[in-house]
Amino acid sequence: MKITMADVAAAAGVNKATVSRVLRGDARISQATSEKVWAAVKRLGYRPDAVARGLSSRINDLIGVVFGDLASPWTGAFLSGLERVLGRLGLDCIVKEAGSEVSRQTHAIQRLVSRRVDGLILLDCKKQNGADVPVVSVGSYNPGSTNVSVDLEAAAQALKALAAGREIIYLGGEGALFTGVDELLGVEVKKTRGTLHVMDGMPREENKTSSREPCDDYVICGFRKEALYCGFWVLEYPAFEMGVLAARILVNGIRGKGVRPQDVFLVPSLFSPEGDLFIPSSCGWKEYPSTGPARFPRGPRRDR
Amino acid sequence: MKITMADVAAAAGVNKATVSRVLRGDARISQATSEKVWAAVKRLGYRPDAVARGLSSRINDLIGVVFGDLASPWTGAFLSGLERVLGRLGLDCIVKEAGSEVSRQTHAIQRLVSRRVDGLILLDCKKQNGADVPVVSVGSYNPGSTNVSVDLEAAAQALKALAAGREIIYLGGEGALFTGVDELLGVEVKKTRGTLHVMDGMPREENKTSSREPCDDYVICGFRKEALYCGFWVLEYPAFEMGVLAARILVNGIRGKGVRPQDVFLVPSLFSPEGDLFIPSSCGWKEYPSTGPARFPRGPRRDR
DNA sequence: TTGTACGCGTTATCAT
DNA sequence: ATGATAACGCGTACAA
Repeated sequence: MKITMADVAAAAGVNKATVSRVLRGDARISQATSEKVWAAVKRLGYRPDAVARGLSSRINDLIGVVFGDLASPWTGAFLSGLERVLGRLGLDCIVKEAGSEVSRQTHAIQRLVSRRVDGLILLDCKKQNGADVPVVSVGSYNPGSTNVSVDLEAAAQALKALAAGREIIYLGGEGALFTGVDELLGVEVKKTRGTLHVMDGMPREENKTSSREPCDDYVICGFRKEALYCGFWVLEYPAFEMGVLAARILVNGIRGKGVRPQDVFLVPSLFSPEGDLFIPSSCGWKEYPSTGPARFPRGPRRDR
Repeated sequence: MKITMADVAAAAGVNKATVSRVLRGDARISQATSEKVWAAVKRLGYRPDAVARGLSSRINDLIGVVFGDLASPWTGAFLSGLERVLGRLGLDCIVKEAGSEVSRQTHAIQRLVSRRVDGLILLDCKKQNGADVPVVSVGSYNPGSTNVSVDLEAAAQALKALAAGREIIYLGGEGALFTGVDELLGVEVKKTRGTLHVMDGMPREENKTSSREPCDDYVICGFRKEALYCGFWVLEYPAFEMGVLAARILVNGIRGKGVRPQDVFLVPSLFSPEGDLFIPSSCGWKEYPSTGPARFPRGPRRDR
């Protein structure tokens, strides 16, 4: 049998409404009754029912997160950032995967709305007009809602600085993280001293056998953690930070009704094979020493 | 203004209860009224309220998923598998991160229970006694609940077969996926032809400079997708499958009250640098050819 | 086959 | 400062 507020009220000898007020921290309540109520709550082991509270108050402390594709390696980091913020604020999030079809996305969103979520975070999803809750979009841009995205221009800048005049070849595959950065890259090619390969997503078949020139350097787009074995440079996807920011912005939109925060762009970091952060000292190109030997094996050694 | 069942009932000229029955697909309802109701539903754009439904029916079609650490690279794959199953069955899931402290885990679980989740999936979390909902544990073993885990013995078998007599060195670091496999590994060492390095989790500082012998081979524990650049062998963590299984088992526990499914062990796959699945033809060791050249660059070439 | 009426557990709006 | 009571939106015995 479940303990309800009515039980607590009876045990404390007060009214249901009073119990509710005490629990919600209403200011105008006497010290005496407050203690009585809390004692009863503890004694009976009462747990408030979030569903009933939601039905009555229209506040569910719940947001919906709709992923186009859940299975990407940065999902966890994103959700971790999200939860870091939501946890502090006493919000929960319900996670859905909707694929790339708009019809499924619509379905997922409507489902969440029927759960009375207070807000929505959309990752690589088309925004729907119907939902009258605050929306923050991540990844694909949705005009009309606040957007959190990666600063591709900054990424391109960093890569160009690293290339320091070398030709840059961008190899984008399935699940690429920095889609669109290639268009910002190819402009100013000097083609000296070889090339810099930027590898983003699953390598395509035709790239697997791509011949390389001497003095090559490689950049992987992804996470430092996972790429450490390779001995490559890493252009890190700021997933955790995106989660934090998306949550913060959404909560602002929920609490402060009406305000529509600005779009936000996050700058990804570029790490050397040694794990050092690469900070271009100027905006333009500069000479940067070619990668030294990595401290960790890059692959099976077959020589000798 | 929100459209409720009462509005639909009025528009269709029937009773609220009738609308409810039509929506729930009650068999004993006349064709005529059913069509009337559906017409009204469509015309008014009525959306059922999941919160009210939950309060009334005690069924929320909602489960809670508690992660010890969300930020691991396989979180996304796991959730994807989970959602694949839950989506079909019309269930939603709410995701929480609880860290490693039991107090926080308890807090997260109680919060979910107060939301009236129909079941709980715990990843690397201690199970609580209080929750009287079905529980499936993943990762760390919880006696008293159904557990989904990786078959470490199968993993060890595969690695030993691959080693084919070579010494196996297990380098486990932060975020290791196959914790405990090393104890199943070190037994039968022949130490011929060099060593096989198994790298699991973030490389520790002391391992980064570990000297290697010729004829080495490397196995990374993680995901094929992310490890493709390295040219290493990959012992793939079956995260997606774990999600699918955890969901299936939990739903069984929810639907068929009382049944407690067996614990389940999932066999991880071992892939060659070329992306081929490695299937040891016998249980014991056998000679296996050393890795051929990978089709994708393993790291910056600094020679020549 | 359909309507009536109450319950679910809480918050909000009146009173007092 | 507190009590009584009506919402909140839906499911469901029970009645018809």
